[in-house]
Amino acid sequence: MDELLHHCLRELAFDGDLGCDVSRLSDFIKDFYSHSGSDQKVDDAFCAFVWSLVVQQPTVLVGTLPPTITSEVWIAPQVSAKRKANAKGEEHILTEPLVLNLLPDAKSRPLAELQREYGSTLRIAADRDSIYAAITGTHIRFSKMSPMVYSALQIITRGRVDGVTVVQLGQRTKYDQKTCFYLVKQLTDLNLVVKVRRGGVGTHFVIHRYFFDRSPSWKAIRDEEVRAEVISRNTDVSTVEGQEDEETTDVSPLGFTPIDSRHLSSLPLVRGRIVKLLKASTNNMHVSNNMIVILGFAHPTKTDRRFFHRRVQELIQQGVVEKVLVPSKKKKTKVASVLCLRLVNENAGGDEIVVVPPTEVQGGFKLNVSVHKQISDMLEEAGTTGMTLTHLVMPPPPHLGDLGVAALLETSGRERRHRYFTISAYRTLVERENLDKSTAGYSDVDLSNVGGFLSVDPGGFYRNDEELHQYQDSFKDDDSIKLAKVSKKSAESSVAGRKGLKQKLPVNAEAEDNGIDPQSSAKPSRRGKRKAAGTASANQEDSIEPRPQKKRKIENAENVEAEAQIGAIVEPPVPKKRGRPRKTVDNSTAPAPKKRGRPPKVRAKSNGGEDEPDAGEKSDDAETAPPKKRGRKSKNYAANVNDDDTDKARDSTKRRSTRKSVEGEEEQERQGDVQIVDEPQLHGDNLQADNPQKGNHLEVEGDPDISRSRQSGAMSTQPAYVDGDVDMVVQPVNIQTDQRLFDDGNLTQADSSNTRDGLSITQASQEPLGLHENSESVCPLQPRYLLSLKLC
DNA sequence: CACTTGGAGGTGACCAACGT
DNA sequence: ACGTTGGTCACCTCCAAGTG
Repeated sequence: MDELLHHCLRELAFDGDLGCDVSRLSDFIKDFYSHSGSDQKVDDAFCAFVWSLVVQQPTVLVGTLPPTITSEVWIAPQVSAKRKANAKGEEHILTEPLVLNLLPDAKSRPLAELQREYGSTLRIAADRDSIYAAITGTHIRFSKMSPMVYSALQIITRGRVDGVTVVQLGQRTKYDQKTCFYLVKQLTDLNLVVKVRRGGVGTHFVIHRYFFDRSPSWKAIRDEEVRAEVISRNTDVSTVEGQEDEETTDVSPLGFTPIDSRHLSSLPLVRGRIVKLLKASTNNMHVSNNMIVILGFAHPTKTDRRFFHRRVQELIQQGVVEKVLVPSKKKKTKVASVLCLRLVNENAGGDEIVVVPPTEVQGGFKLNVSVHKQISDMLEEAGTTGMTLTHLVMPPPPHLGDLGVAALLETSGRERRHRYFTISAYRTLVERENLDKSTAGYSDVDLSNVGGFLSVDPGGFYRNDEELHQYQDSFKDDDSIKLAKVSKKSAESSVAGRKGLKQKLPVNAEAEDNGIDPQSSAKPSRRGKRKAAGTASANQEDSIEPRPQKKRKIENAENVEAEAQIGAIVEPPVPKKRGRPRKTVDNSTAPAPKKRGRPPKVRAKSNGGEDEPDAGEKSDDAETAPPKKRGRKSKNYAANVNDDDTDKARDSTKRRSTRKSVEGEEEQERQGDVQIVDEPQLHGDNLQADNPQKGNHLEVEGDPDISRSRQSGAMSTQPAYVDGDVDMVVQPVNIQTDQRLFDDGNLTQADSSNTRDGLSITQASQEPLGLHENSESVCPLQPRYLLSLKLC
């Protein structure tokens, strides 16, 4: 009985200085017996008996709730509230905690009688000192334990094992969110509460340490966390081979105990389970879809899934796992690929696993069209839909890496705007401003090859007239279906006819591997497209000669090719976009959108505000004297017109760089989201023709004319940045989508009988060279870029 | 020292379309 | 039916610097 009494008193204290309804007492009693194992019958009579014992305790108060109180506990007024009240000359706000209106004779009256008389206002509470001792674990009055902090602690304690979110805390205390953050920080510093992340709105919740330490569920989470950490450490020193084996044998039931959203709060726990799952999976790889369920989360909500995804992203950033795309084994969905998670730094990626590159392949410059033109084309294609910057920005080839685009988000007052630099200029800026290079972003851009020349695969050029003629003749056949069939047959390497083209061009096998026929005019159905893509893929697999041994399926290339087939003749189809369509901006007709977010900051006229677009709206405010500002002075430059410009610029730059670092990470995350397991042949970095057997790169070194012209941009091996379309001598061309270049006669075959392995090109003397159809092997293009290929 | 405030940065709900 | 995706927006977290 003593234990029961003790339990009830403690629970009373946890309910705060305003106590609780008397009915809670029965809850306390039931809770006690539910954990004690006793089969005590808890009925009204027993509760009344316990009540009589509890109220006799000297620390227990019985009273009624003051009618002015609506909150669970007494909420200490903020200093600002007191100040405002003083400023208005109002009655000073109560700064002493409100207490119950005590009932002096309550201890001598039966519970039922009190309930009849006072109804729902009847409260039972512990006295202040015992409450303080119960929820802080001490009688010592911490300096940090201000009334506001104490109020917050009481609300958190009332939340028991579930705690409250920081947002809820703000709602219940009516304190500002920023103030709540501060209050929670104080409590965290005092080690009285634990702040835990979770998904959904209110991404943190706060639990009193008493419950966090004693709750079996939290204890289980911590235990698993510790185990995961231990395993992780052991793995780091490579001493767990036996353990891995042991886990591998435990594949099917992996022994994942059921988890819920709380478990997701623990990243080590999530990591431990994912690692365990991946280690037990073939090639340390597992389908990412619905992984949360496999890990023991039976019925995750959308929020849970999002939060789990966020956790996975964190693990990817930590380098624990990586995303890979694996072709689906299902026959019906042959083209589709499956997104998987795979352990990083594991060597178990067997050859039988075919991993495809991500849908987003970096690099996509057309080497024969100016950047401006390409951007213009892409925007034109986008039409009224427009494009986001993410889709617009593409990294240049390595030798032009310094001309890549560095984007920053800067703010000027309330305006947020992007500012763009070249990579080289950005680095100069970072250098000049002494910014932290590790966080400024773009530090990973490789500029080692800047100033050099584009390396072009010699295999991409024709060797003789016959090859060129064969290639040109191939365009006469515009029956896509027939071509697809031929292509397929060719892939089977047993058919005459067009297969001859392939056989006659063994040295161009790599060029051929993209196996696309550019002249298909009939627009196939969706299935047709897929089929065509599939056949192209078959072609490609068979014809890859110089590539690594691993079997690989490049889905991206298939798409590129299939869609390029269509794009050659018909108007490029606008790819169906996923996601919500972008809001069309039509200022002339669209009504003014409802303003969201924080209302505009009101600035005094004396502050300048030369660039305030809504100055008119401020007129009313300007009439009234601006209240004396508290807090840090605004960094608004308009208000500091006398400041040194350079200081402002520096400050601005620093802020921009801070922001940039984050943007850079985001971009990195976006672009590097899916790892390419096998070296993708579509990437620009793979353009180096460093096959020793094939000879030198198609580079011009030491030629003063070329070097000079490169500087001037008139003609060079950096054609992506040169405007002239056909006046270049060396001009990698995407022939599959534009034949006019041939018609113009500028692209003829090279006299390559003796130059193929050692092409030496000069500006004036060298005969123009033609490229094979596989522009991808020379100029990797993303599908969307191929679709928009239009040479002017 | 306790609290407030401005501001930068971060997150996730929502939406709509599409894929499976 | 349910999951995925990308854009948008509101809300949230956190820090630094100020006031009293």
